[in-house]
Amino acid sequence: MARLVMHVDMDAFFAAIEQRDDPELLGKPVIIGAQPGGRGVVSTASYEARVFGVHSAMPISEAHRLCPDGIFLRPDFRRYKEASDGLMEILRSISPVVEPVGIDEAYVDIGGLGRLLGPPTEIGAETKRRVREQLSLTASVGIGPNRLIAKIASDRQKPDGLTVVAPEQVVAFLAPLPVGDMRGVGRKTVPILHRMGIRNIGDLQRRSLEELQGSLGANQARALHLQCQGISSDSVGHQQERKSISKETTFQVDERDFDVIRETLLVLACQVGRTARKEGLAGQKVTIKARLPGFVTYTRQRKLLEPTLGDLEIFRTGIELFKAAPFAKGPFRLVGIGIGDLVPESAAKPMLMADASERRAQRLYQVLDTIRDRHGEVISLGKPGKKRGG
DNA sequence: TCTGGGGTCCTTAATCTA
DNA sequence: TCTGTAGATTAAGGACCC
Repeated sequence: MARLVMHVDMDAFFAAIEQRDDPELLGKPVIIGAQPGGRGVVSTASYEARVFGVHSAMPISEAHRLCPDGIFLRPDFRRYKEASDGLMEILRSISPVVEPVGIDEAYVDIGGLGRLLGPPTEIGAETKRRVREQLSLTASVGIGPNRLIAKIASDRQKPDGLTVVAPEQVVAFLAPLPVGDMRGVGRKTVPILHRMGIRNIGDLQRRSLEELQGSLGANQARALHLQCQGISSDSVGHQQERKSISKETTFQVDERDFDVIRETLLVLACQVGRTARKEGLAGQKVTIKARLPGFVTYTRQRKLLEPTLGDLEIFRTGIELFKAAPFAKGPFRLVGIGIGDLVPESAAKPMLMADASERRAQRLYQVLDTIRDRHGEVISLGKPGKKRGG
């Protein structure tokens, strides 16, 4: 049976939810992300804001300059997650094989659903109809013979689009698109391809693998060579298994005080540990991250003798890595900590799991208040239903 | 000039071991 | 014991994605 994949991508997801839930925002430029004046970037911009040139990942200061009358909101992930759950439920009502990618998009295997739901165009239209009726949101849908084509197709007509690409149309469909539309071709690779005279995917289709290998790594050359012909063997699976858990935070002002760094790292380590315990995972590797003024970023990692999900173990390893690094003196723009090489928590020593005691939690909230006193709202432990200061 | 947070995957270098 | 080598593993950084 021919493979048929649908990619569903919500339009300006965070901004659309804000506009849906507050009619005052309808038709206005809504920008989700950091607050103007602080450090941060745009997470999502409504289509009204995009008219001003505002887009995702743009520094918030620039967004404010381009769109001074925009409505700047902090993201509310709890509500976005609710809408996301609703979306996945709709998709699972259409096909049992749904692979979520992030919060606002998913691949759906619709091969073999023809008899039940009609041709691809009708399946796509039905999906969009259910999203609109049940969530009051719009989605853009792409359908093709594999994930690669479905993904590029969903991006062709945004917002609220539906693009279906038949197998025999794939090469011609890709040819006029800019090379930057391909997966794995970003800020660094585009100029390399441009220097080779390759501007659209059609240019790439006419080059040999050997030519590409001259300017790119062997793996990337091979991947692009297949991709430009629309060849992709990856099938729609279920949710990918998590490979790492990390937490990081950017200071509003570069931080020199190592006590603050240590305290921040402790809070972040506890957040990592809590996520690990919630998901029943333990890490065999601890990684720290430091970003210094000038945006230079360093990481250091250490393989542990035993997997851990204990806050203290993660923190202790992290602080040792920090102290041993040549950048230990700071100042720091960002610090982060995480665990990797994840294994089921049953593989961790039980004694390490006792870290999250109530006494430790009390101590943590004290630490957090100290940090808040000195730096304002740096990070939140997300303590539900209780005023801070406890 | 400014550039968040949370991820994955790839490349390369260093280190260990046979 | 010394040297060279090849392969595996670990560590660090970079590119990319949402």
